[in-house]
Amino acid sequence: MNEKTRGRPRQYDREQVLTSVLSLFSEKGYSATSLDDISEAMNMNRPSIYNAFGDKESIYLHAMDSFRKQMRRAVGKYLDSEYDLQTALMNTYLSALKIYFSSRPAQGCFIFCTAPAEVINQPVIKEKISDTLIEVDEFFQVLFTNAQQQGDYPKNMDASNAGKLAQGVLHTIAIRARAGESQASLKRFIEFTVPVLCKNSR
Amino acid sequence: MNEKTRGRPRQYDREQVLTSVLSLFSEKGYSATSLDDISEAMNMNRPSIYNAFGDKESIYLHAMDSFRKQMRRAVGKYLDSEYDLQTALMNTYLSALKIYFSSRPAQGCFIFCTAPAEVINQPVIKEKISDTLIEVDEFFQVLFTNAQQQGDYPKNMDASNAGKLAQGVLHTIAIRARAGESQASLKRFIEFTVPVLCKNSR
DNA sequence: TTAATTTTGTACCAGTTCGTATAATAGTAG
DNA sequence: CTACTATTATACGAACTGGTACAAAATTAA
Repeated sequence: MNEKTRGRPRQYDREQVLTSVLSLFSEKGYSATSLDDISEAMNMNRPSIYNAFGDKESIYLHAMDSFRKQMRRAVGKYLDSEYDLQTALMNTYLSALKIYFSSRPAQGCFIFCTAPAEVINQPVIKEKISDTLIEVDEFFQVLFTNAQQQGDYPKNMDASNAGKLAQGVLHTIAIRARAGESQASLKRFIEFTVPVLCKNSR
Repeated sequence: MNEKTRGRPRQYDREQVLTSVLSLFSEKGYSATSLDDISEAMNMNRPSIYNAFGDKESIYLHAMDSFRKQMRRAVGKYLDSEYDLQTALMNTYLSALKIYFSSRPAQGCFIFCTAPAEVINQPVIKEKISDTLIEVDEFFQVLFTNAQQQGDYPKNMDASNAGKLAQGVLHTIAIRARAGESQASLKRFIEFTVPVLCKNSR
């Protein structure tokens, strides 16, 4: 790193400004956020932003990627088959809750709470949210197939749809957090839910 | 009805223009919809709109009410205890799917797909979405308590959280529909899901 | 030093935004 | 017919929108 390149050195840190704009988009959503807002949050002027991340839609897509990375960092480890199904699910939801409530007021999931509104007229965002759904479905599906192989979840159950339902829990706590439901209430909800999802197991 | 009032008679039908603007907001979301769009969709000029429904936020709130009415009309009957739990859940989800896929491309749930984005900076919308969550939670909770009274769902299960999970299924199919998942795939998903929700029943 | 290169800063543009002031219209009441 | 009232129609304005042209600044290469 730190290779000397020609030209005036950039003053911004890419990861850092992406974090800033992610939190801005997460608060206001895509359409209600202006380039002036973005410029202020990033502490960069418009041409620099455009040069670094492209137009507004492209900035938003970068923010989506950034959020997905953050989620992967938080829950990726639960793919490891050393965790049993209930533990993996529970920890995944608790990690998500932590992120959904990480600012005040709670903003829920950046992607599932702000991107769907834009989907109809922004094909690229639609594609990216669809891609996210697939990745998360696969994440949960792996949890269930792992459990099946270890005799911890019945083999006659459809792991794919079980995974989809597990992601559905994520969607509802994301929306509920953003709408003002308390973290404690949502924690009780997932404590009820995890055994239901694992039903038949054990 | 049809009482003669003084003044120039209005040319619009309130229910009808609300349906138009609901479908417009459902497509574009709140922030991306302009008053010009609204004016064109309603076939009303700006001052008439303002006089009839108030400012943009107020129009959106009226659209939310209109959508809630539509949903109530579609699924209210399943509160009737003549339906057993599985049937009531299944029919409710199928009715929702029908509405979520009623335009092309599918737009999912107007409220859960477009309102969450606005929640942080629009307290009134936040309140209304929270109110909607509560109403729908109560709807599903009634389904489970009815089933408990008829010995169709174990009394030691928490009907309130069961209801929340049942609404969660609605949230995920709403998002998935809007993101492009097929109606057939979502139908298979709910066919998998309903028995899981009713688990222990029978 | 000088040239080349990259980023930053300023300023601007044409188009759109939401809302409203004002006038015209179409009906009822007396 | 005249006054009154409610709705419709036109037109405007100040603020904001996303994007960009252009010049200044800060570094490396020769």
